[in-house]
Amino acid sequence: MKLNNTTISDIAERANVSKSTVSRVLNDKSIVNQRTRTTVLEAMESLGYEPNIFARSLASGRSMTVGVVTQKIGSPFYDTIMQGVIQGFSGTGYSPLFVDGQWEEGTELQVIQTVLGRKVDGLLLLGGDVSLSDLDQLRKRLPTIVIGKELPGWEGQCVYVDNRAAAYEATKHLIDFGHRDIALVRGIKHHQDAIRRYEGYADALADSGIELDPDLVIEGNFSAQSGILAVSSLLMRGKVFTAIFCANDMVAYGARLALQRSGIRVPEDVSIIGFDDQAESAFVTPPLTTVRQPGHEIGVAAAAGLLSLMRDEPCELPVMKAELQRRESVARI
Amino acid sequence: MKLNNTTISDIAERANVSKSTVSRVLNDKSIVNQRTRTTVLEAMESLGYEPNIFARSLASGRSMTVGVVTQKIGSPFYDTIMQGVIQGFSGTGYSPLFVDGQWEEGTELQVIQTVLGRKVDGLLLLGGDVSLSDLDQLRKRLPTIVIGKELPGWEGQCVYVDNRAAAYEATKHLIDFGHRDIALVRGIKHHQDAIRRYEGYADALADSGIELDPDLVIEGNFSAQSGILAVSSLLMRGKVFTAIFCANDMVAYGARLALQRSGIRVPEDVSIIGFDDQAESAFVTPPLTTVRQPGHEIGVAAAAGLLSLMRDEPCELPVMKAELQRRESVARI
DNA sequence: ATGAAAGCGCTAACAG
DNA sequence: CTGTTAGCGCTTTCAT
Repeated sequence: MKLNNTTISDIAERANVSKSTVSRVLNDKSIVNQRTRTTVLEAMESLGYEPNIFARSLASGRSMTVGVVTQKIGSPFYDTIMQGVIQGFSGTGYSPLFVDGQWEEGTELQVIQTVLGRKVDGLLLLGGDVSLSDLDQLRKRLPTIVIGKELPGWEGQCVYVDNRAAAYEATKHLIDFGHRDIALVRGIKHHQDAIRRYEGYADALADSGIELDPDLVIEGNFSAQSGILAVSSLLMRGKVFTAIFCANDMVAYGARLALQRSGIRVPEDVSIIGFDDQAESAFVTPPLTTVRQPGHEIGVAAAAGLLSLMRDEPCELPVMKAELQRRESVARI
Repeated sequence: MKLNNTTISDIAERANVSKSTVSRVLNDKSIVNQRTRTTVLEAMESLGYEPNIFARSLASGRSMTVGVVTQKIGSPFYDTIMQGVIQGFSGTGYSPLFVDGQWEEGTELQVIQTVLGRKVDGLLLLGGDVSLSDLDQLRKRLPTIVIGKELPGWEGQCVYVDNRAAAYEATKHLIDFGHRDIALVRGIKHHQDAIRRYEGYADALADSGIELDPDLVIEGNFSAQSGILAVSSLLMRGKVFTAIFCANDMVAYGARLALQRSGIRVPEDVSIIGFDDQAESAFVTPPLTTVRQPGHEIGVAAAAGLLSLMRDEPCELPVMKAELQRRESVARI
């Protein structure tokens, strides 16, 4: 823990070389005599040299920083993604600069402008509602990768979970267990994930020859409250259902609470499936069957992809698969 | 969304003034003729000028960035703190640079060094195990505030929750409801919060004339797993207890699950209290009585405090109070 | 393989 | 109130 004012000149003087040479060993790439390199390295060591990132960035035009713009919709899924991103950049020389669109002032685009003002070398966008055309503009300006959205024309440069397949699998699981009257608590109406999950649900029903009852599909907003509301609505309208597929785990918690408050047992009377596999879900009663999204891998992959892009290499991000975690909140009927 | 290469010189030329004048209107502080100021502003506007943060930092020696070093022990409490921090800095001109000690390579001190290398103007340390002497060194070098730890000599410059009082209140609540055999699942042994909560528990018992039974105090590690283990241990040893005060909500979930798996009902047979008030806790069955820590306020306060310090103003951070959220996981006996 | 020199874009005395 | 003059610490041609 020591103060640090030593500059490249100090170590140049100490090592009896020019600043340029010091710079060269600093940046590795160009060839330096093994002898002088060692001398320089020693000088840096003994002087406790630490490069000034600003001088470096100003001179080189690169900041070694990437902007990560999040919306943090409150999903623990996003937290795992961020951890993956952090890990993905760790040791690469690039530092992620996180900006939360939710808390910063102004619109998402303004937030991005701010990040751009920080002269980031690349951009990682988590979710968000930036228009495709703006995204296309952005991409022209600097390496950009979008997480959590499927974007036309961005194949390989956006990474997301195959929500449709995951929802299909979940619904199929319910059907396999004998359920036919399966309610769906959707996420926010125009949210891409919500739509894909709806499609998976609908497809699974169709493939099993079960007619989709629109009254069994309730719109929600990913909150526990919306799970409670959905169940109330279902109950109030006297709809028959033996299972509920929820937009996420929080919704499932709400739904379960509402059910139990009405004397309906889970899973004896009604089975429940969530989405996200939050840490708690394995420990609630009954443990919640849910879909685990590979947030961490997504974060790591996105970071790696951006790294490639910044090196002008191609980037082929795959579509990620989510996995059903079968637990006790689903019973045979 | 436009490319941005305009520099201070461009706008100086365009406005027929010197770079200095442009710099002056940029930095407000010094007085500029209203006329010229407007001209300059217009020039900036029309050219879409955006200052180069690196040039600015290099020249001024200030980075307008503060380092936020977290340990992210997985507690949602820390997430709310971070949001508070983000909000606290939003609109101040300072950007928080988050670094997660858990994921970065190297020890916590190395992580801090890295942050220092980014020439941050201030430091916000969340939790962590940096020694007091290192912290004192750090503080000499740049404005520093510690969140979540009570540090001797740092009065007003560290902000934390009065865990002892909170634990006292929780335990007292249990006692008021008739409980006398109250188990405690502690947090990690030397963790300051765990110690303070233990003290609060012990004091509450003592004040009510209840003898503390050491066998009822189990060491855990803040995980659901440790809640399960604790209950197993208690049960296996045939200890009598009617309530459990848990290190946090995750532990409470684990404890509850273990209890229920042994046919013990919550709260009819055993009452449970957690700590943290995670979002889920209001929606599990039964809703968990727990302690809400004001994470958001802590984050905002810490940011404000650091801002003061960076302006060379004194900073008087208060001790924060946590609040018991009474829900159905506690029953009268 | 190494050095000299010219900036990167901005701030900060210092004059005037 | 405004212009001039030096740098901040590093990268990067261009020579050598």
